Amino acid sequence: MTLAEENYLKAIYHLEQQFPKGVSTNALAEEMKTKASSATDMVKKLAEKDMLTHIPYQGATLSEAGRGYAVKVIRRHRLWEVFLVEKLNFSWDEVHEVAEHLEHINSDKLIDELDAFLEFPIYDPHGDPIPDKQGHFKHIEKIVLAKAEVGSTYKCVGVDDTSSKFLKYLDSNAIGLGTIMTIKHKEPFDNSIKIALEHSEMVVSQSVAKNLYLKKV
Amino acid sequence: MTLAEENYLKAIYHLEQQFPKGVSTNALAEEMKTKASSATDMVKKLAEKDMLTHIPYQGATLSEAGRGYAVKVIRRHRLWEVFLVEKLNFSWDEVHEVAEHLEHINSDKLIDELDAFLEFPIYDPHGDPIPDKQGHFKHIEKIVLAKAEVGSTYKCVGVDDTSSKFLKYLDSNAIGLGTIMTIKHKEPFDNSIKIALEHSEMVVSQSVAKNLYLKKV
DNA sequence: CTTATAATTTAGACAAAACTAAAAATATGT
DNA sequence: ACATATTTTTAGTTTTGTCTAAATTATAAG
Repeated sequence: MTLAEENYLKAIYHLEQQFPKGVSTNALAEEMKTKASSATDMVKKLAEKDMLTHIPYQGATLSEAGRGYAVKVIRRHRLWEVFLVEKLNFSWDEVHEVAEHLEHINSDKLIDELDAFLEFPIYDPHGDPIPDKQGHFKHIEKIVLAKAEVGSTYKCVGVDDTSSKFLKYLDSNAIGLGTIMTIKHKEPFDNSIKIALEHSEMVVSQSVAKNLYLKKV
Repeated sequence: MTLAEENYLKAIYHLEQQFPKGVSTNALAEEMKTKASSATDMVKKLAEKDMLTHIPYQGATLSEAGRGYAVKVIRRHRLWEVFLVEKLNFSWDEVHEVAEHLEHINSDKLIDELDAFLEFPIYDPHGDPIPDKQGHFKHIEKIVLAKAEVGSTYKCVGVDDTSSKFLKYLDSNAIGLGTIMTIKHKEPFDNSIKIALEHSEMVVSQSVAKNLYLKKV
């Protein structure tokens, strides 16, 4: 698998969550920030390598091999993110770009030893699960802040939007993975939510509330 | 700088030690395990980018910029080697291949933080000096075992040949960086040398003696 | 059911980095 | 000095992954 092939597999894997019936050429091209014709070419190549099945004008679906490979790349990516944040003082909005490169280094020993060195982490710095060596994810049942119930207390376990802007907003408001919060009030007018943190209270907008994952504690 | 360009710069940098007047196309092609015509093409490209000066049929010499870039790549390579050996339990014959990939990830923050995490190492696992952020090497005065004097005691500080075969030979004889040895006898017949380690004595051949660097203690 | 529009694929080109084969320049031996 | 051998360069292809423009297929609206 070349670098480009790995990136396409990863993109298709992510898009499959959203489009389980098959990933369209356009969606893939948009995700990869390229043109539809390029996506077509690569899909054809990956189909020849039995990484996916492709019905022209319909969409692409990963094969077992393709999905396995994508998960492997995701495992590498997320382990490196943990390393960058825990050992090299990266903040959660800085890790992505570097991890995009590190994830393509293909050495089983490297990744297995890194995994052990980090003491087999189960979640990455954004709260996303890290698949184990066999490709199995530890599932976490999480809800979105927008659907949390008033009066209950939750722990922050992840984010949906991983843009630098959003992560910096959370940082500046002392919200991170593991932060404990209680839902004080939901404002029906604009769907904003008032939450209580350890030492402060704040109101978050609906767009924030839709991108923060919580787990009841 | 692309991956291929970085590898060529590094190769030219190494060859310049051996051929200070200019690196020939053939030598470069051999080092890169490619053909002379490919070397010519790349040298032309690097000359256009002002990474080196090239006089056709004469040879190539790195510019300041080119040498600086090569040193940067070497710094990255050697820091990653330290990381792999010290943190991920790689042995010194396993590190090279993976470090060849890691060295091309271009992030100043990544390398500076890695440097700090490793506590600013000055030598890599093979005893080669690691340039600092400014590209300066800490020079070590070392001699080759073949020229050590009978009766003196030395510390092993590096190797010349970094082939897996040689490193495994050293490993299996309990010789590593930092190993203390005393020269017992030099055999004029075949230039073999008898040395005393902490708990044993052994005889090494001339070809081994020419590839082990020592420092008087 | 036909037509307009949107999505997808094909065809043809390009740049990077490699190759082969051949030409040109330099070096060497007598 | 001259013929030969070696080194280096040039010319023309190949592969990977991209692009634009054009053609094809699917979808939706009337």
